[in-house]
Amino acid sequence: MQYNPKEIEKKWQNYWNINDINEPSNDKSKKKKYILSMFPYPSGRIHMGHVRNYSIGDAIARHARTQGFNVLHPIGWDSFGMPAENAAIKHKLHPKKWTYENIDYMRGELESLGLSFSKKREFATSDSLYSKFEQEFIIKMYEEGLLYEKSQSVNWCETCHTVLANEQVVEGCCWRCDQEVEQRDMPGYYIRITKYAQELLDDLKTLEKGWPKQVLTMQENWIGRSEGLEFSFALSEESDKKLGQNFNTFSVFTTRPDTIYGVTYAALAPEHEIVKYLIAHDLLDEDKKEALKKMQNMSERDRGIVEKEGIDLGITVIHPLTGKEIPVWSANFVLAGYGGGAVMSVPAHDERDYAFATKYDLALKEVITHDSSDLAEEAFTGQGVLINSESFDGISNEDAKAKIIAYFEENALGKRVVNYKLRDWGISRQRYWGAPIPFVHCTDCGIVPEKKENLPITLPDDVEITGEGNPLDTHPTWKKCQCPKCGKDATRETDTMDTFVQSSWYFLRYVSENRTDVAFEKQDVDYWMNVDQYVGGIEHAILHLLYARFFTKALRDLGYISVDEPFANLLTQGMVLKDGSKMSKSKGNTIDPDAIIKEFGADTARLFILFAAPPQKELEWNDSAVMGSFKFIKRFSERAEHVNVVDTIPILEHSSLSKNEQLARKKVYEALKKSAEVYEGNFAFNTLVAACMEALNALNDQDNRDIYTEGYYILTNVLEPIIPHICWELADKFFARTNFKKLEVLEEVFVESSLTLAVSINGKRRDEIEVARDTSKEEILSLAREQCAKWIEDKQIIKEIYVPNKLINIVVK
RNA sequence: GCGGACGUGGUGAAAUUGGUAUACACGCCAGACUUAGGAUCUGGUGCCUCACGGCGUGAAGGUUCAAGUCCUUUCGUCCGCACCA
Repeated sequence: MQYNPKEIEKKWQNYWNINDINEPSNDKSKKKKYILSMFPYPSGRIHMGHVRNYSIGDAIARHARTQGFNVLHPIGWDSFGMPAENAAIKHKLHPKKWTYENIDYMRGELESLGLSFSKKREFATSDSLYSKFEQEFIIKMYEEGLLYEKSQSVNWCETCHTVLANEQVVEGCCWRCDQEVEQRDMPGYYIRITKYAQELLDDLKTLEKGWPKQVLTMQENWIGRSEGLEFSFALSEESDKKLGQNFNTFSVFTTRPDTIYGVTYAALAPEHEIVKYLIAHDLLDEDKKEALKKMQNMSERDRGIVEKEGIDLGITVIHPLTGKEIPVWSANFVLAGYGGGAVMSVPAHDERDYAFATKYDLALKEVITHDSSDLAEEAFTGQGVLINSESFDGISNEDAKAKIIAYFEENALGKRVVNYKLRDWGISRQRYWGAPIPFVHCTDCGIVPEKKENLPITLPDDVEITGEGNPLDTHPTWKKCQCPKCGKDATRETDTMDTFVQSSWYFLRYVSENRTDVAFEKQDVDYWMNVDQYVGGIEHAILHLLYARFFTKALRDLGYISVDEPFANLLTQGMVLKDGSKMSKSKGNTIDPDAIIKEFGADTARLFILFAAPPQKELEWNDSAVMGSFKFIKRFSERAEHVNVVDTIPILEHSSLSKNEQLARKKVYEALKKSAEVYEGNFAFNTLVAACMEALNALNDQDNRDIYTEGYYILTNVLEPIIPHICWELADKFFARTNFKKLEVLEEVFVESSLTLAVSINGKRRDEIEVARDTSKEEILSLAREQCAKWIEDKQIIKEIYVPNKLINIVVK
């Protein structure tokens, strides 16, 4: 059969569409599979990363369908976000128009790949209906204390008048206008993800089987749990007076309570309230104030690069155990947002404190024995026994940790605490193209959530995007409203939500079809969740996947669903490379999927992408290998001329077949067997395709039409998830598609009448022997000795090993 | 610095998990055929050697009858986090 991809691909795509082939059934008694590839941002055109992502997901979904599962395999659009605003500035296009036109175009592109999405559930996160439910969740979170407003230091660009996310700050400057980014206290809404830190950490264990280890480790590190002692330093009497008795104490956190006797100073973050008080009340010299302000203005990232720096604050605290007076400094390496923004400093046993103390000539006090290192050179951070630590002397430092914490607790001086690096999730963005945050500011009532019947709060269309300021804030009327509580004139919140909020629950929206009254139906969630297989790029390892896990748990606790974890199994695909580096417009090394589809067809693109490398690995684009994939499909199509039209698999008497005929059947059934392994295991489609190629090669080395027919009956089934168009065409033409079902592996074809065994001498392969299947071990060994006499003569046989069906190893001396 | 992953032909990669290393492709070489095509078909292709044979999975050791696979050390590449006290 002449291979004409253009014709057959169009034909079958139409067929699938018209007949709703890919829509899931409502019959909830059926076993389900929820297969999801991460939804795309509608940037304009699909790229090879999309092709890979959706080819993998589609193969898994199609396979599940032929195995008889009720399959949900939806698609949608992550359609809020900054690129739409950038396009608006650049091309004078309204973000909405730009976004929805892109969606229409990209929908067509995905269709041309023959992806089996259930399209009836498609939506874009910028749809007002989607915002409505999201705003409901946000209000509910606020009511339950999971969302709050606070002022915090953020990255601010003065030229663009907006907050920037950390990843939008490039070398300390705004990624768009190059303005130097400053730190500024800004009010914003925060979601209390830290409340779930422990559960997010604990539940990683339940994902060990289904998620890549790498991702689990990254999340674990990101959550960053550490245990230690929290206690307070009391200010000395004199310092307390200096600070107007406004503080009395400040709290510090340490994971090294065993070194507490080695504390020689304390250090505060430049943003610490005490530092702010000292500046505000003119209790420091001008130059010190200037230096502190400079430290405050530096971004966290830059502080990591510059040298350690500090200011003596001229106040002292009392050591809680020794009662000695110790100085307090402010240091640029102390983080404001962690452990109370203050630390106890033990320069003898902490590298950072050591560097700081040597720079400013502060005292060192050794409290752990050590013989290897020299304190004149560096801090000693290893294990040892306590010294200079009063009653704790002589205890190993590991034991001392618990004992000292216990002492603090017994004497009400401090307590054991658990700290996390994870911080609350700031969701405010001073952007137009995002979901409005549904709160109202009332001069009397403060922050008030919008009434449910007024949702969704939608964006005004009549705005001009200039890149300066927030169009919602400058709009003449939009923010004017009445307070939902007291009815007085009030203003709307003009910040919009981080787009990660939308992607944190989109997989839940798919489970119910087009509901306008609720975001999703609980019983649909119960049936479809969890996602059985999630497919996406590793770049989302932390942010999206952590937020989505959190959101699922939060919605559970808010009573919407009863799911603990959203994604049971995760497959992280590798990048698509060209000439060894990531495809990008600036490098000029992109390959346009549309061009490939036009030239060779979608099946070729899909086959190449799944064959060239295992899905988890990086994939190097190779034009001639693409050609090779095309040739395989062409050959597969043309050699179908040897196939008979049947509506059931031919029955064959295996033992009466020739050797080549038997081999062909064996290869075909090996491919079928491999298929089951691949979809249940590591998704090594490359090896599955190789098995199919071997099967086709073996079929071609014989000319029995029945065996060809059987072979194609199976191969069009096995290859359907990968190259669906040609498989539907062939299966339709020859088998009335009766083969698109779970096929049984015929074990008899693997049983061979004779065995080929390798013969090794001292582990080195020397020869091979062919024996009948029922030959005894003794016979086999004697045959092996005979055949390899050359290697054995003059030597003594020490041992003979026979591994059934594999090899013989004769050990000689 | 900490954490993770990975090193196999000219290239992309396989190897039933300790049992014949390099399957399947790409590329290359030779030949056949021809409606000269991005054809198609046949054969060959790890390295050294005329050969017998030897050597080969980043390197060096080790365990084992047997190691790409397990252990130790080491080198290199990539990724993530990065002053979290």
